[in-house]
Amino acid sequence: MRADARRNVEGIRQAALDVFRTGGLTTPLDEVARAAGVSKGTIYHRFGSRTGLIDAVVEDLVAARIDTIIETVDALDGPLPRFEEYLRRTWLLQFDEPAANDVLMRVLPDSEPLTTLFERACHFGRRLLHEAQSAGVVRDDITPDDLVTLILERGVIVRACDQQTRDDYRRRLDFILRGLRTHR
Amino acid sequence: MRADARRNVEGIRQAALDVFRTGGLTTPLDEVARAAGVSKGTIYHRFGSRTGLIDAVVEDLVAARIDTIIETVDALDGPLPRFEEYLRRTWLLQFDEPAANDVLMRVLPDSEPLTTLFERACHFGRRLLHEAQSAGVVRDDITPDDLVTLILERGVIVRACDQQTRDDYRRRLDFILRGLRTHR
DNA sequence: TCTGTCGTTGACTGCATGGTCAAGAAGCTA
DNA sequence: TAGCTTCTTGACCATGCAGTCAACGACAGA
Repeated sequence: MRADARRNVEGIRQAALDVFRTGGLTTPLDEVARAAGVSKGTIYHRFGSRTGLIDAVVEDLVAARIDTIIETVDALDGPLPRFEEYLRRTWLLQFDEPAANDVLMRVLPDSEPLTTLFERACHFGRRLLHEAQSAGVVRDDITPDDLVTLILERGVIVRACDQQTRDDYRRRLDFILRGLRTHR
Repeated sequence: MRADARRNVEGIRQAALDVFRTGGLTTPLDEVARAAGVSKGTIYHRFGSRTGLIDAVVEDLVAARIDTIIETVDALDGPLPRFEEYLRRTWLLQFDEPAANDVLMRVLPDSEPLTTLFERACHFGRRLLHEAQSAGVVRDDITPDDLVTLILERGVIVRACDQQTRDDYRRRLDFILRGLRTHR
């Protein structure tokens, strides 16, 4: 690969990280191209497709955020705090990071890196749900699918309702969490 | 107004009722035109704009559904059942009727008929919330704005997640309702 | 420096939508 | 039925996006 081409590939990756970070994975590629100082054609030439570019950056873009949640929550004690903090942090991540939200919403169901990241988050969540239900602190009629739905729904909301403040958003999360607990 | 024009206006109204009923208020006007057997231009000529057409049919399309909820719920006893049944029925209406959902989501904030319908539903909801909070059966930290948000959010979800079954959707509504109650 | 291969460009197609308007069609009245 | 007025048409413009490709440009080895 020629020197200028290598330079461009790296530039595009960086630009994609920047642009996707703030705008999510569905940002038009023209914006990435502009940010990288190349033409859209170059991106397609180098990465094959929109999905190709996303596959090339999504790990760097999102993995750390998900891993941080898993590690932080896994350090907590008590099945209820663990379960609730997992959900709370995931939901806040969705609010804060459009790209992470896109991963959790399975915006590209056919992308393997996206699926891997999504599964990592979900798998951990399922474990916590099971833990919490076994301990009797979370309703028994909540299924693993319900958990995925709760996250997916939050993603849809975050995308569509961008006017609500983070504080209000956060406050309302507690209403949902309350509804998942068992009460006597 | 010429006879054929009058015929067309009525045909367009009927077609709009049909098409909007199943597809919501954001259905492309070409579809309404096709259903009415006229061209798109005729609709614009007769109703001025997309909004003009919607204003002309939305009352017939949605008012009855909202009124039914209000009447049915108002016949119930007990602040908690009243409040919860209001929300449950509103949420189910959003699932069942895309057009009603568009009204409740304020898809056209500048349309006066839409605003009127929306306000009718919300006003009643606020009353029930107040009732329920005064009776101590619903959390005090829920604001009227939260109520609107709960409905708006459900609307966003219904629009985006069209694959979930009605039964699952309904079952999950109860999780939310549980979270709004006071427990002990 | 020359030259051929690799790389980049940006105009182009395609698609879906909202909305407009000149020209032709149709109803109505005398 | 003639002719005027009203109506309708559908091609057209504009926007925003994905993705393509022929032609031009630049690197690097000889």
